[in-house]
Amino acid sequence: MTNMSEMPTRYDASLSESKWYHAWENAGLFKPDADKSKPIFTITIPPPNITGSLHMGHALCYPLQDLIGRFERLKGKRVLILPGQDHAGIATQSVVDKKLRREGTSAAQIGREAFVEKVWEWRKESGDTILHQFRALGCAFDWSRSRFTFDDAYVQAVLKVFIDWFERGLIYKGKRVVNWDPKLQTSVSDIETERQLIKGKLYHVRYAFADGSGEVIIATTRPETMLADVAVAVHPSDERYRGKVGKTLILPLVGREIPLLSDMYPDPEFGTGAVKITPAHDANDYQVGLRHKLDMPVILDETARVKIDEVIDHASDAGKEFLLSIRGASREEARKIVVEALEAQDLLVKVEDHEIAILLSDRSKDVIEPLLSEQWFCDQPTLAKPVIDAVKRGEVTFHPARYERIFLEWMENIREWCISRQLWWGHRIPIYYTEDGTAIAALSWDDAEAKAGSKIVRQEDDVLDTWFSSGLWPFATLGWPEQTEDLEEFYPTQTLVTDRNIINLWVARMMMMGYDLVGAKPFSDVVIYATVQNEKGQRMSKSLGTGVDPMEVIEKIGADALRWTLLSQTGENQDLRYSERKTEEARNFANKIWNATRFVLMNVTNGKPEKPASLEPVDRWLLSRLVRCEQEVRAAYEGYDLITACQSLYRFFWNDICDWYIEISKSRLQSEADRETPQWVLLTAMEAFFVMLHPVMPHLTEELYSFLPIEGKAPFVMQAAWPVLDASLLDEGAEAELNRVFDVVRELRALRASLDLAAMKKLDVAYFEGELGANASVVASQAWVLDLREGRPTEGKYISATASGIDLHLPIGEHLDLAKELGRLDKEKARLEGELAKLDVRLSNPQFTERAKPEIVAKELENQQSMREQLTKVIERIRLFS
RNA sequence: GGGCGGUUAGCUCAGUGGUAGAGCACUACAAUGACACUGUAGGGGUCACAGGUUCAAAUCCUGUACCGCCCACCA
Repeated sequence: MTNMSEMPTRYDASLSESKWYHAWENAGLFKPDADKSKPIFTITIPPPNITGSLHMGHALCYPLQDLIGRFERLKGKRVLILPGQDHAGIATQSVVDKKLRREGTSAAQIGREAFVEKVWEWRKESGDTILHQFRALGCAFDWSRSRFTFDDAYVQAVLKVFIDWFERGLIYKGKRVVNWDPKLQTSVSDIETERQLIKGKLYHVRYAFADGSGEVIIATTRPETMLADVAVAVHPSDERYRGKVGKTLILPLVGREIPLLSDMYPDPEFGTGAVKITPAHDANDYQVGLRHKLDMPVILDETARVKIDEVIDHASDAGKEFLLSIRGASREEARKIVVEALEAQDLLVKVEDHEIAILLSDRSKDVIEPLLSEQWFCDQPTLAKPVIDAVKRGEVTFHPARYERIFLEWMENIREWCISRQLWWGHRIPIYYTEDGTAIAALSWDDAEAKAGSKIVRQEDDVLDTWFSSGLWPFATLGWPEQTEDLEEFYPTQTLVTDRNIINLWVARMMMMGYDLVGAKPFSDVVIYATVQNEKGQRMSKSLGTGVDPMEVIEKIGADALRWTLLSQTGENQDLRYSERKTEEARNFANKIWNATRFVLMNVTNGKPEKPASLEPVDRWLLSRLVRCEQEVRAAYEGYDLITACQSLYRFFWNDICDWYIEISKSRLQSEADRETPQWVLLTAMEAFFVMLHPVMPHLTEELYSFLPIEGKAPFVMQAAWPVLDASLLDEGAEAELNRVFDVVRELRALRASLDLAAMKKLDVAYFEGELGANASVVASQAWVLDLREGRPTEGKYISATASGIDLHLPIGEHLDLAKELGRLDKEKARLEGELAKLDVRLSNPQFTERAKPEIVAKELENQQSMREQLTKVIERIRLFS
């Protein structure tokens, strides 16, 4: 039992949040309930990168999962939310490399083994920060099951998948033009790049025929790659080149002899219709090269500088000289040199401005270089088929639903996946080579020798794309490939919550891997949450200076208020805006709840009374509102529509409980004879409210629930049962009755205000005409009238108004502002006349009376009737004052 | 080029066919036994635009404009 003097008038989140987090953890509430008869609910959280630091997106994503988990727990499920982290190959490697460079060394200098050790060291130092920040957000995750994609068991799972898929032919090695990141010096997949349109140039270059019979002009945006040209192609239908196909051209600057080919690839409409073919540096050209079995020399090395060893043999003497002079030049320098050389030889016909699309690497932001290289690939089209079928069968549902079609379209057009990365930090590809170059997939060097039956000479140097290992997350974290108890119990999981940017990168991979490897869906629901932007609609980002650190917000207003700020804006929207203003609404709401509870506790000193035998209309009204609130909130949580859930909670608490019920109860609570009923009603409503709000504001509700003087309540609100309310509490009669009363109260208050009477200043007498029954006292107390009499004043002047059929009269003293009163009445008259005119038109239209639903027509007739009466009254009142 | 989302009060946003809503901001008033992070009253909107469907459209359909996002191999 709490002494009221202990409750300050402001809620201080910092005093309760970590206290309750520890209390939950000590009580073992983050682990699945011991009662195995309960249904299971599982989420495996998207593992943040070990380089990650908390940002507003996290402050939405993880509390959202926590909310879902808490809701399911309240509904009686055994909830597991499994946390963990991703080793994040490229991201981590670049962070640690940068750190080494600041210290005066580098990854390249210290070598692979020492570098990997450095990364581990770094992880131990700073790797868990973000997980600790999740605690500050109130996330009830099962830390005892926390996983890392580089745990020993996880590594074994990754190896098993690779070996399995290699042996089934789903993984293979191939030579392709891949997206090469020259800065990080690794390949990246198509979806790890972003396209950017920039202003570039289109260069028209003369290629002469070897026999001196003229020339072909080609158009290119990348003249430097011409050094590795092996052909020029034209479309077979292109009349301009009729009879010339098959002839030999001399490649300018290099002097190599290259053929003029016919291929379907060139677009006759574009440029001159002739395309230079550089198979090693353009994915389209590569396809042309394959079709025509062309040589594929490489002209740029891993750092995107000119290398000439693959082209120099075919060059003329002058060409060799030129190549030697350009060797080692960067892409940009090479372009300048080539263009100048072409100009000097009068081979540059013209240069046009041209918008070109370049690819940027997501990680380094360096321009991607299409580069021919040997890489490992995964056959995604084969793996995608079962996923497509399953989604079409409805096994996995997307929220919002619109993402399903986007997902399916992508899956139906999926291409092979380049899974090898030329990095050191990652799962090293478990391929071992024998002396004759045979590739063996094996768990270890020894295992490979045993499998091969001969000596192994080397292991593949490349590591796997990070998404290859994170794709196993929903089951590798539960122990797969071992048939563990956890895997048995908690797989498939239920809800996956993620950002729309990684639907293809991650969600698709988990689906393909889950169906293929475990034979079952990884989750049944995919929830895509909104991107958090700042108040100007810009993406929140540290580098842009538009970021806000959630930890600072938590310190200032508490995790619950931050959660409310973000979660109350979460529905099917694709973006939401964070601003400090919105956190104030959340903080104020928390404070309002705190103080209303303080008030209730002040007025309940002997515990919760027995359920009263009879209830007043206002009690029945509040309980009815409670039932509606519960129905709305439950349905909204179930549909991930938190905007509606929060709105419903907010209105119920602030408007229904605080503005009306508590205000009306104040006098009843003063009376010994009457106090038990409002006490019982308030405690019933508050207890249910705390449970319903708990998923959004877990700490505040826990703190206040702990104060409730209710025998037999749960040890923690976190463990309470979702309210089960008697449907018979729904009372439309009471709702209609009280709505009428509130209308009358508001009208009487407005009438007072028109006399410049201060709110709450007691007024001696006022009059009403109409049926108020027992509610007259409610009207009197809420409109601050000492004596509300039935009838109308018999002497003196008074002003009047009407609400819900009740006429209200307020005697006036000497100082009536006549103009003001007439203004009020004129305005009311105009409003009524306007509405009536519209109604008259509608009701005199036979089409309306015949075709509209009868209840609508009846309602409008009623409106017309009452408005006419009101208008008559207003006109009379105006006459009185004129 | 294709697809998706958005456009409602000064700001941020709810609102799926029947008299336009919330929070903040604004105006006036109020130290009243929960709360000034409060209360009461009030001002403020041709619901982006143009057509169409309907007795009736912010809401359904078509088109346009602008903002944002995703996908796409035209040199």
